[in-house]
Amino acid sequence: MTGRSEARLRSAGLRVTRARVAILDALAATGGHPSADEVASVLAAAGMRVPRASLYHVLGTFARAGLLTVADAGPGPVRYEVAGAWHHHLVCRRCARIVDVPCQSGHQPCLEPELPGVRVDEAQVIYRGLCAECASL
Amino acid sequence: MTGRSEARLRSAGLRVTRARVAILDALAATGGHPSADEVASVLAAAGMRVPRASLYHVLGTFARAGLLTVADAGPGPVRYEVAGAWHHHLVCRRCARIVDVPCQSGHQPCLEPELPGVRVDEAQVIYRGLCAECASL
DNA sequence: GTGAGTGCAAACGATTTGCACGGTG
DNA sequence: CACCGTGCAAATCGTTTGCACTCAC
Repeated sequence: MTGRSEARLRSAGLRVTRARVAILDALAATGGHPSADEVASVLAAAGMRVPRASLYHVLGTFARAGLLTVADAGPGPVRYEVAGAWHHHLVCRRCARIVDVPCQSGHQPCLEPELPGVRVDEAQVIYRGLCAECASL
Repeated sequence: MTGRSEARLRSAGLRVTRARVAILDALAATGGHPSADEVASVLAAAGMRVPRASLYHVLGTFARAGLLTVADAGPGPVRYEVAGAWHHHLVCRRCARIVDVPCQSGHQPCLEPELPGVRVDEAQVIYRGLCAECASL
């Protein structure tokens, strides 16, 4: 697993350091949409002591390198997720969970605004409602 | 103009106070998507000294009462706008301006996720790209 | 060896909270 | 006159910055 993270760092043109590998592993381990704090918790649970500043710095580097994307879905801390297929997010009103919503049009805007003159690079949809679990209660 | 704000407060079932009227007027005066700071600036320019805490408290009250909506479109301070027709937002990459994008389906979700079991109340789209002005440069 | 990356501490901006006072209904 | 809303101060939360040290290359 560590080898995989190393490879990802190398192919992104980034130096391989212990902190980066650990953070990348932690991100992969959560799988969801962790906040910086939650990543820190995972690291701490794994016995890795990573100061906040380093964490933020690395997360910023990863985002710039395209290894992860920031998912700012409303109030609260910014959330991160490992880069993958372009998708949207459903924010659950009850449990505040963020659920990935697939988007068939890929990174291309799946929706064009009827507004003349503007140039749209991407369209990010945030659905608000109830996730499958909370909806079935 | 003050009369109008008073009426809006009354019809929302809120008490009419100087601070609330001033803040509602300031919001209407900006017309765009001001942050709390910008609202404070407008108030200060009008000679109204409103402490930050009161401003946040009133903005929160307004949001709860449905008089305004919060437009959290990315990093930076939260932005507010007077409640009106449901619409989406285009965030300009160059000038960081937020442009309203009309939505023909009203408050109803204009887009349904192909995800079984979830219940969607609303779909908010954030377009990223260039506004008409920056696109024409 | 050299420069990028890390780690620590401390600053920072935006927002929230607790409590006494004042104004609205 | 009762209570909600205001205003002030201070705390909190998430994030950023400056600088010395270390490590990957």
